[in-house]
Amino acid sequence: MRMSEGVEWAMHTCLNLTWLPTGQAVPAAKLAAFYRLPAAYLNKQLQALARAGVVSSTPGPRGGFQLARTPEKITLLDIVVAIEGPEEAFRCDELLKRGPGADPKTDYRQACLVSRAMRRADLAWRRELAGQTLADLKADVEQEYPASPGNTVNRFTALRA
Amino acid sequence: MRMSEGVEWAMHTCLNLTWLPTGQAVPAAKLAAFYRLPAAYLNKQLQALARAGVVSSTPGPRGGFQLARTPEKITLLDIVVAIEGPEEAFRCDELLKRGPGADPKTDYRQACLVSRAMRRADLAWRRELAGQTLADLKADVEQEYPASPGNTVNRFTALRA
DNA sequence: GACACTCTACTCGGATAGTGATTGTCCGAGTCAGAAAGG
DNA sequence: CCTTTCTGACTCGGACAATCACTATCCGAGTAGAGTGTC
Repeated sequence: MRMSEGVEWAMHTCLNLTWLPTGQAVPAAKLAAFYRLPAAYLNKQLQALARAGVVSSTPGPRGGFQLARTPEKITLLDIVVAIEGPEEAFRCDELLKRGPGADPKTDYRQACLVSRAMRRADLAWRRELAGQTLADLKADVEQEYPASPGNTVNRFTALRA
Repeated sequence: MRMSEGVEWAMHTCLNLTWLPTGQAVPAAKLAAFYRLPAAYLNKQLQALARAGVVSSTPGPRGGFQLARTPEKITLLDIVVAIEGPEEAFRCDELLKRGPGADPKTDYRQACLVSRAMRRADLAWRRELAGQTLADLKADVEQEYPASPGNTVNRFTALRA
């Protein structure tokens, strides 16, 4: 049950975007160069974020990606779901359908208590992720590492040269 | 981030074991036949459960698997960890090590606030799973589906023929 | 009749292929910016 | 000098391989029990 590494990339990239001036698109190549990541593959993750409505993309010169909403309205769950997809971690193949006394009409995803217990855990996980916005994360970083935002912006302007 | 289907198999198999007489080993072939699963592959999952100390295995005739402890002392987290491994879902590759101003001596798994936020969610998930024991699940099933335990035992004795 | 030995059948256990998702890369469609030409 | 057109480079977007984990299977090591021969 390993999460895609794209989630980590997307998290840090979205966080970086919160510090860059709004209304200005940043191309995937520069976002990738920041962490020396393969640009084409990061682009793929950014596409997923764009499809999910987390970032907006503009093609052409001076184009790139930017946050589609204010950081207050982007939760960590939004980012994870954009990359990993909406389906829950536990996969219920309705094993009970193959057991004795199975009713083909029953939806065992709802009836099976194992499935329900796993879903409870899944919801707890999602609740925790949905409770933190990108703005919260940004504020935490600014408090704990005050130099970080400045360094980030400087590095990006340097890449702009 | 799809969980292995072995988790579902392990959950239902362990639950079935709670209803069968204690002190009596059940071979993997019978546990598999209950849900018409591939016996060799379920055996693999049971091996993982045995390595984790959730079930105990005895070879030879009249051998098989049985719960290693009472259901009260087996949490759902124990089963999930046995199959999926102990590492957390979010994979922190310490991206910040590749960013500007990175300190090679810093453990970014602890310092990175993204990593910490994801770990919080992971812990919430684990807490929920650790809060439910196999005995709880068994009791819930017996209350909601009183016929289920009897059906299970009957089916197993039928397979014994 | 009891005991010891052998032999067989049964079980787990790890080593071994097959398959699908994830990872990584590439090139084409579309678009904006800037230069150049004309008024 | 301003406007319009054209060109060109830049960007995303989806289509195309490579790699890895998961899925599935098989056969060998070990064991308990039944059967047989002996005392």
